[in-house]
Amino acid sequence: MTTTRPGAAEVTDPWAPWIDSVSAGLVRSGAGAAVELREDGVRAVLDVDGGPEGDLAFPVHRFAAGSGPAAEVLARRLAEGFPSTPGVNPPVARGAYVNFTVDARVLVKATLDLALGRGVRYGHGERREGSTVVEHTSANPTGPFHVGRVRNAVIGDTLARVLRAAGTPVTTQYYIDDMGRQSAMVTWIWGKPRDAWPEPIRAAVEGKERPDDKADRRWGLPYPAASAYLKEHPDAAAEVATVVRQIESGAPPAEHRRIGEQILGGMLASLARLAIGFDEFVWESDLLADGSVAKATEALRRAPLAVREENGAWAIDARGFALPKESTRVVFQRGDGTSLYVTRDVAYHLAKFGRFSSAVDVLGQDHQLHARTLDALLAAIGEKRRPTYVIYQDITVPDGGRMSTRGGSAVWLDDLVEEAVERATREVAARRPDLSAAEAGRVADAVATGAVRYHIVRIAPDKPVRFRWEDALSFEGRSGPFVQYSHARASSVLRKGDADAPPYPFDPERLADPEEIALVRVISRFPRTVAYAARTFHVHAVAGYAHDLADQFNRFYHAVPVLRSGAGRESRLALVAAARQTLRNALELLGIVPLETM
RNA sequence: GGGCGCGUAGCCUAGCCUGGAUAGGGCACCGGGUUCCUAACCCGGGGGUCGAGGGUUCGAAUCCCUCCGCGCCCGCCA
Repeated sequence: MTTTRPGAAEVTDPWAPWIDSVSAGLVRSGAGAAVELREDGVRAVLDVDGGPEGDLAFPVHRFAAGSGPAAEVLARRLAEGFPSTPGVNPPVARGAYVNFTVDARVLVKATLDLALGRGVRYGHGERREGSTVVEHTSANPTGPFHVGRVRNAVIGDTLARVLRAAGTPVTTQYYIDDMGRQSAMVTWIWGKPRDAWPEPIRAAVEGKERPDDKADRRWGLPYPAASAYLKEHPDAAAEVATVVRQIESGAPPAEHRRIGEQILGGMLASLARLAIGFDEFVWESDLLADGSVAKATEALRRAPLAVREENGAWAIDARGFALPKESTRVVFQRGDGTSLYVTRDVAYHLAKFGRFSSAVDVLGQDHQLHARTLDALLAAIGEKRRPTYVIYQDITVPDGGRMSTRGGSAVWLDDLVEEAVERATREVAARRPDLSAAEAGRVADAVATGAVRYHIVRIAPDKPVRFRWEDALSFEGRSGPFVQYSHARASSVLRKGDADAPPYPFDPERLADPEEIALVRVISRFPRTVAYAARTFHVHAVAGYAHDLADQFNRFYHAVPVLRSGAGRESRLALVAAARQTLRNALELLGIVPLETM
């Protein structure tokens, strides 16, 4: 039996009380069977997804020393001795398992009460202590996003949404690397009048400029050609090196920041189409200007493991850290006294830890070693905290190669979105000739961007992805539009049922069809799924859940009439409302527009 | 050479953290479904040595070891 104490935790997961009562019941039943079960041990093996036979399953093997007859006997005795528990049907032993089912009416009531009662907060957890800064994207401001880089943004933005839902206040940050050779290169070329550009660079740009270019495209256009040119021309490379030195000395060319801001503005406009934005922007050069880098460097020099090299450079003796054998020393200050990327990153992370209790960095796999180097330097100065890294693998181009701006093999985000919008526009025109042009455009846009976001987030970050147009542009099956479609259907039913707003009275007795119960079960899984995604950072689990929910809603929709269902109509409308709410909340976590119609 | 990650049907993928009952989905393919709440949908079907081998265990896709294949990284670059 579950009692609610004053000040007890708010129930956010409909399963929590049953997990409590089944665990407690098993402990009592075990005592009767002369088997000592401890509640934490029971909880550890209790399978909440239930397996094939029920809602909760308890495998007894480890308590019966194996899977022989003894296990079956124990399962039977545990089932027989299980105390009568409100809302839980008497358990059934099957082989070495004790299977529990929750009373369907109780499940329906608890789930719909929670989903409808909490509304937009269904699936969200209680406020937690602490705060988190999620750094993601952080692409150099040198030109448009390609699809590979967008994986970072989609994972990071979704993660921020999921962590917030789970109860942790989150601040998102975009770290702008304006101190590297790459951004210096952009300033170098645009610092020259056009007729002073080296011929190959001018030729590469000529004819490609369009009057309506976004800033990132316009200012980034010469970048690949400039990059190639500099490899062959040491004199020009020396000019870029001069710009780098100016930046590092704290006196960049006057137009440096302005160019960076222009390009970044264009890049951010692309992300905004996918509902990706940032709370804060941190310019690397500001860390130099405000003394943060000097302070970090000073701390590193005082570290016990700090060593001075012959030419005056400073390094940390890193033999004790788990870095590659060659990296016995990590240099953090050059012989000329200037700082390095990793040093500035130390300064940045000290700033993060000064304001937030934890930090998450979303990084491409090519930054894996950098992450460990950063950890080593933080350890060297006695900082106990570390960022948590979410590492994702590359998105490669159709022929398998790496997506590269400079190599010209990139698939641009803007092109992908544009293509998706065109395709969605055709679909909408074919399916919904009744919509106004404005409405059709809104739907097409939401479908297109939903497809793009879902396509990227649905895959575990660990998996390398080979980009294929036909996959990215799919609106069917495991896709964003599939989920959006279920939401639109549910919305349509509620609209026609004149049930677009609460209250939603229902009678659990009337929701007894197998497809109705199955739908309730999937709805009830949502809070657990969000908590799991937040704990493990597996944001793709939310995408998988959204598909499962939409899938089951569609099955229900086909099997059970709602509007013409007589006495059960009101209860079914409540179920549809709960499903829609959950679909909506899941879509919001994924940054996908929950369309009312499509 | 070393480090990290990945390998699940023709293709894509979930499950791996925390071992548990016939390995879930999607695409494609085959066969059905719309006078009825949106067919971007639903129902049915075929298709699997979970890269290979060994180990641990009552039990391994899951944990450990070896090997193979693929990607990335191994700068006083960022």
